[in-house]
Amino acid sequence: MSSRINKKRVTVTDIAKEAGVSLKTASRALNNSPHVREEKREAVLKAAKKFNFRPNISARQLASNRSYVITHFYDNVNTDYVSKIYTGMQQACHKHGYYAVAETTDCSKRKFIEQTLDYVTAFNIDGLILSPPLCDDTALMTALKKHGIKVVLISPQETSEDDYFVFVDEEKSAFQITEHLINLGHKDIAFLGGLKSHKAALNRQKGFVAAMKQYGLNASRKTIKTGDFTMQSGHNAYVDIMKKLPEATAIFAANDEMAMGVIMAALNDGKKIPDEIAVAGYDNSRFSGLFWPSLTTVSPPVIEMADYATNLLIRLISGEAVENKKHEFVSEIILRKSTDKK
Amino acid sequence: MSSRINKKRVTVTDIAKEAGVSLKTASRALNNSPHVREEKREAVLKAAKKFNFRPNISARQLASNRSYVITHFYDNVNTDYVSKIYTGMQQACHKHGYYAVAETTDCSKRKFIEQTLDYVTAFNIDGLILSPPLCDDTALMTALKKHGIKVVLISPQETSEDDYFVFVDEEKSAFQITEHLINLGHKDIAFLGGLKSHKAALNRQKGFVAAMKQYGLNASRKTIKTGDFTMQSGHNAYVDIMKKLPEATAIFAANDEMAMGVIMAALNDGKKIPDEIAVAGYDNSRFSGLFWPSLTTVSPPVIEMADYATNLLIRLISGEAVENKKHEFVSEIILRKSTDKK
DNA sequence: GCATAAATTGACAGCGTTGTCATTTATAAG
DNA sequence: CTTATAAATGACAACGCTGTCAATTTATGC
Repeated sequence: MSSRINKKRVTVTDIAKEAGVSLKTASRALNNSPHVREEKREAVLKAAKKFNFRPNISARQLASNRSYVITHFYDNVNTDYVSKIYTGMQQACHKHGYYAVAETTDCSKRKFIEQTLDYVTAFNIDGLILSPPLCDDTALMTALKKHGIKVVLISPQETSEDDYFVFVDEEKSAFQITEHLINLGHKDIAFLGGLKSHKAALNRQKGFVAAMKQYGLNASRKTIKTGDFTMQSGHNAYVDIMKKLPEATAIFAANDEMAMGVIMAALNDGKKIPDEIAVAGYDNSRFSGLFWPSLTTVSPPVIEMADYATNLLIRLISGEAVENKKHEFVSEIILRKSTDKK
Repeated sequence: MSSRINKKRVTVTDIAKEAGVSLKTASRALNNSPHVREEKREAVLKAAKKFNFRPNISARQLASNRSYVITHFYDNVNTDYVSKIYTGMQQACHKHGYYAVAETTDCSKRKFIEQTLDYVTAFNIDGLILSPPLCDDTALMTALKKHGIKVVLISPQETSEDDYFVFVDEEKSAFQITEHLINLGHKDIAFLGGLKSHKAALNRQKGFVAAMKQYGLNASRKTIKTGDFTMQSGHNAYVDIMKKLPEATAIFAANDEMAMGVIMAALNDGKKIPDEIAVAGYDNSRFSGLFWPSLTTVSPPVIEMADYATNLLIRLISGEAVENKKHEFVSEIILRKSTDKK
């Protein structure tokens, strides 16, 4: 029935024999336990390498009552973002013999916290990675803390003293991209933000305003519009902007989809991009580079962030001391056709 | 160190005791083994339900020398497609106590087959799901078959007698969407296909041609253009089409990105959509519904296909007899603004 | 150099499940 | 009703690893 080849598996016992130590010492050496003499550790690692030893994860799970599984919980339709996080998690997990799993939930469901806890206990999940908007769900965070579940957050908007998280300075990036537009010679720049409840959008707006002020340019209610992060709202905003601020030569939208909506409306309006209207977005979504014209945008290092967050989580799980609870990442500004020189 | 709550775990032994049978009989009942009397099976399942029993996957893995892991190998930048497959896999995996894992590879790397085999044996993966283009890599398929690894393919273009796979009839869907355009009154319809090497695009083209012929319309070299599946190529194609076939009132592109490129070029050209030019795409990519105007397209049931493929794979793994090696799915035609009534 | 503390090591018992194989029970055949 | 055969059942040993705790070795202090 089973087609499995019956090649005998290399076990810790084999390694121990080869290295001339006991099973347990070999186990310790392989797990970076500090209580092993250096020479024995080396002998064990050498033997492991020689035999190309791979620990049996199931056995380890069973014996240690841990799953060696880290799950990313998300409630986000942006598959692009989610898959970048997964890639970063995998990098870190592979390195430490963990499994990376991604689980989608619906945080508007009434029982979602209960279900999350149920999942974590049922599968004995070792730790969680949470991304927006879940990482800002205070009820969820409270429940997880109460049960002592290890969590690391990616880009939370609000945090408390005892949270571990990674983040990017969105204000800084928004400042830089606005500065880029200003350096190109634009003076009348409109900003297309999001709803006030969307904290990240607010930070991007702050960066925009700060840059405009620093260069003595106008950033008032007239130049700041509100969208809802859809292409459609970008489209509508363009029409609105042209009505109230017809002298505008550049538009910076708080995400790529709105920026694309703006571009489409502008094209529809007979404007040349970037010659008559320059457009910048935010997020570096997959389409931003494929769009026509390709979109200048801000690229947060999501994969690196997830990798770091996962490494941090693994350290927490293994009980290692962690010096910094948070870590800041810097986004890259990606210059493309939509803001080419005039 | 560990924060795990020390609530005693429910094991098969507990279930067996409650049901008044032996450990092994309980195990058999829980695993749908045929060699259990109906009344005992019921007693066991009842006990399992009462205690909310969840099998310990690690123990099962260790004892059965199987990983209960199914991996989707892919080499595809389309995160949308990949994450739909993952969702479908998870549905099926959850139901049967398996883990779903996704792994990206680069099939242009020289050693990628070797690495794939290495991964499968190292992690003792029970079965693989392969999607395009990997599922059409004959060298890989040969290697996997040689090692007796269970595989189910999603939308392969070429298959042999002993392949298990799921697929959609692309020709039929292309026919239907063309028919939809014709029914709207369009007569001069252009098709934007892909390179000849792209088999799926060819099938879509066949469907287009068949529909046009059936309704006595012209489908010649003049109306059929070639793109490379990027927005940019859709843009270029529009310009080309308008030059050689200025009377065209509808364009059917073989994927959504090209369709979006077409729309953008048309808007840029001052055309109203769908009033002057109707546009249809293919794939129902995430942006197609968010685009402006939203895009009429063909939606293959990727999640359902992955779910079915995974169930099929699990049946293969457990040695169950499988009657049909292949299963056809029907795509849905999604009508949106880009082909609204004139 | 000896007593004591600290670090290192190893024997052994699980972890919760499935595989094996012998035993018991039910069914069919004569 | 007996025997032969098939089906159902259970005892027990794995699976490969880690946790516990006692035994051993090494380092430290006086």
